[in-house]
Amino acid sequence: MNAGRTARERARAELTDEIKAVARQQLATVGAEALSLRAISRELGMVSSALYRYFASRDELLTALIIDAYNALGAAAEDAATGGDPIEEWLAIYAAVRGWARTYPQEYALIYGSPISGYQAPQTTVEPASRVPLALLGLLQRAQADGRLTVPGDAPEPSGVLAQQAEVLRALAPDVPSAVLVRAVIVWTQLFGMISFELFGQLVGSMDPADEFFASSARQMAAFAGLR
Amino acid sequence: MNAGRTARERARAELTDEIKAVARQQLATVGAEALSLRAISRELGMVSSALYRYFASRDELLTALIIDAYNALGAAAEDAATGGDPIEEWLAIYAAVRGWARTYPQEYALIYGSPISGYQAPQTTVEPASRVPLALLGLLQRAQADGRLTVPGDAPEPSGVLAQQAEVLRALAPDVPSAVLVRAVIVWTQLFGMISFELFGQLVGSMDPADEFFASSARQMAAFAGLR
DNA sequence: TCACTGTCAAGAGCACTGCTCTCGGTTTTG
DNA sequence: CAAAACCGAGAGCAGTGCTCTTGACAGTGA
Repeated sequence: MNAGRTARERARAELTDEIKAVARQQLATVGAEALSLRAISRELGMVSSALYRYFASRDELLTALIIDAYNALGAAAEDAATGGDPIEEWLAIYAAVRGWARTYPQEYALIYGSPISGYQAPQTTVEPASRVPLALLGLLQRAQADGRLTVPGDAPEPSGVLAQQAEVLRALAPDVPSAVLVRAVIVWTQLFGMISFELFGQLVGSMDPADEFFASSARQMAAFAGLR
Repeated sequence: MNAGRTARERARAELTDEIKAVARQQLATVGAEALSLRAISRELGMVSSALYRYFASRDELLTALIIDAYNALGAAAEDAATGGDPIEEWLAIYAAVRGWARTYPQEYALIYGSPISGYQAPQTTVEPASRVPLALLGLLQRAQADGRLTVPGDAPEPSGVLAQQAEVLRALAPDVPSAVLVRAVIVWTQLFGMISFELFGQLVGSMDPADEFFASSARQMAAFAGLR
């Protein structure tokens, strides 16, 4: 993949990466809202207008950062899925996602916070965005194959529209029962709700610091999803 | 409360409300990020500098809007708690919170999205912010008194730091068991994670439209919290 | 080798922002 | 009635995203 033929192409790719690196660094310090193209260009020793040769607009730069963030988080979750005991693996994925979010809170806010106004995510973000839920679904699928997944006694069988929507997910985890697929979405929303609350300060006064609460939630949600 | 004595004080209170009203209206159209004091002052037919007599900074205006939003959402949740059957009441609170969020998505994003960079919530926001979780805790407390709350069989008893944190919540719901208090926080994070995912577009492709998924989640979370 | 073509950084400039300060005029207060 | 407090208007500063033009450079076919 390093076959950037001409020197110009290689220089362009390098500068593009450099811009993103500086942008990420600024992101971590001043936040997405205050990310300034002029400040980035200043840091790089170039003039602001030159930046537009690489990113057509501020939104396009942000989109690139969003995709990178989704991929970094997805990779962290996938690397944590080591294929050992399903419940341990589940806890490892949870810990990896939370760890990444706490290490890169501004990038987390970029992808799971309020959407940038006037900006809508292009289709190119949905594949990187689905890596974490896919890791969880894959784990459930493997657990099902190993007989480590049972439908919890109080899990209602979905019907109507909900059953149809669960069928869409079945394409990704063919052997997992519908009731568990719906619960997988529930625990997915709980995971990111919990992390968002922790990072955005909503837990202050109750469960902050959140380490033990997070660990307990992870275990209870594993059971809720049917892992045994 | 309409005892604004002097004419000046009454005019000031009125203009303050007018500014907030225009700001809310702008919020709904262009989003929090693009909220402009100059645009607000233009709309009001005054000069931008005059606005600073009422709000010392953009952040202070945003803080006022945040507090108003928390209170509006909290009031919606409290109004939904009609004191009938606990589970029906639970579902009503869930529906009220989601309904408010879908009606005022920008104001929801303001309070549950990424925090405005460089801005930290003053202490005055924590009381309005706690009205929704308090409504849920109050419901659990009443259900406990009516014998409609039982600790689910698989709910682990919290220990260590988690048990201490649960004790803090007990001040608000004295008779609710610790295991349920921890689960109340879990369902609280799930509720807002689910709403955020719906509003911020994370559910597109799986559970969108989310009506049935939301209803199913609300019921399952009621059971998870121990409501019978 | 040479001219052509596409790409690049630079600079000036536009319209906008939050915010500060000063200046008169009005209202409230002692 | 005079002093103090408050108010809106206006000018101005430093910053922003973005556009357009200009001149220099690299790569490529004749």
